[in-house]
Amino acid sequence: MGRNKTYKKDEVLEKALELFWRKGYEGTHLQDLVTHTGLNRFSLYKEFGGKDGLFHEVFELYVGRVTGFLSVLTKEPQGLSTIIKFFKSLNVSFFLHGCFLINSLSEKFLIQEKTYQKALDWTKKFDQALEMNLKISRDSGEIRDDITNESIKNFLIALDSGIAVMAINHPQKDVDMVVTLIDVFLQSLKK
Amino acid sequence: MGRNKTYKKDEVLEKALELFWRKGYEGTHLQDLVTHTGLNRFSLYKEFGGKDGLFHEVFELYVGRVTGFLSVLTKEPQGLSTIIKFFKSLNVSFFLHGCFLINSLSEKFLIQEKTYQKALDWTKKFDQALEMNLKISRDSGEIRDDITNESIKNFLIALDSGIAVMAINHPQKDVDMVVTLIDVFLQSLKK
DNA sequence: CTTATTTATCACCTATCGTTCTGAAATCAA
DNA sequence: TTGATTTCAGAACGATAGGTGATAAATAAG
Repeated sequence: MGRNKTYKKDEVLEKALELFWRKGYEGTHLQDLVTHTGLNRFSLYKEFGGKDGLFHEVFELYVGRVTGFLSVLTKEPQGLSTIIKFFKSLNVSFFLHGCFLINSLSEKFLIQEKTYQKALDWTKKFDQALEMNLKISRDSGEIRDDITNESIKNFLIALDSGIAVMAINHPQKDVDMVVTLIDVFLQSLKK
Repeated sequence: MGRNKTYKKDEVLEKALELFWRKGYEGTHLQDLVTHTGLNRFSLYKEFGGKDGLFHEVFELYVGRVTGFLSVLTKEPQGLSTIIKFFKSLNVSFFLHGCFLINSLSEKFLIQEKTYQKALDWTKKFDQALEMNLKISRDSGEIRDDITNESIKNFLIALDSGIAVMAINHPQKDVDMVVTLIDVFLQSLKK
């Protein structure tokens, strides 16, 4: 009963993601959201509770997706070979406007605390996924003894962030080059 | 003649840099600037022509500093050994709030065009500084033939960006680990 | 001391922010 | 058709944004 909604929630979230991702939380104004999502102000507040609530759901959508990427690392962890598989799966389109998580770091005091926590959760998961695979290769005696798993992990985290930044204004070709050299690097870690 | 200024321009720029760097252009409000720099609104407009003018001078200050970092690469370029020297010179304090250049990418339509151009200029310089050193090692036959200079360059650019991001919420120790492995990586590039 | 000049203070301007409210339009049950 | 319910469209709200103005205070030359 009652009038029908003229918007589809998932379409609204998709469009809002594009805006928040590209222009940030404060940089995305309510009028932008109203104009581009087609959602009117009344419904925005009814459906999401406000700008911060919409941002939170948008953030969850994004985190869900990048968490999906991690399945490459967690589903059948086999060590270094799995790690290179993960980096090969990276596509610039995932980082059209950089990494939404990284971008939002500077606005952590503007967004809800639980939203920021989602970013930390993902970081933790990525961390553990890398550790898991490194442990496998380490235990099998594959990795040089003079290099610690922690340092390899940090190196790979830096590379992942770096690729996200690079993807903003570099073509896929450049990212592919980086991934190729990650392979070279991982090979050099072997005994 | 006339009343003395109660502020020192370099101190104002220093404080404004901290604000813009941490909270971004739009995220830094005039009131923040007035409160933290001690500069009153009148003088801010007289001295810098407005918020965007102040931002530009602040940006120039930062770019000048990070351009200084590049001297390690350009002063006595000796190839791979110089490149590792550059990365060893990186300190988390340079990236307290990430890389100001990277942070500002998402606000390129809010700041002056010439300001954004400064960021592109630095990128170009970094690019060339890396190329120069890689060429030296390449010409001396130091580097494996199956790996191009361009791919190494992209790899190092990704690492640099990644370290900048990492430095936001990681201790120097973690960055040091990454740099140590960059050494390992560069060694693996040799014939 | 007077006067010209520069800066400081702070009230004030318009525009826009996020948010709320109002009344019309649409939908469905009775 | 009526009435209850829900959404729509957009006006209106208070707060604050960036920017400007008028006036007082400080300085230095004459």
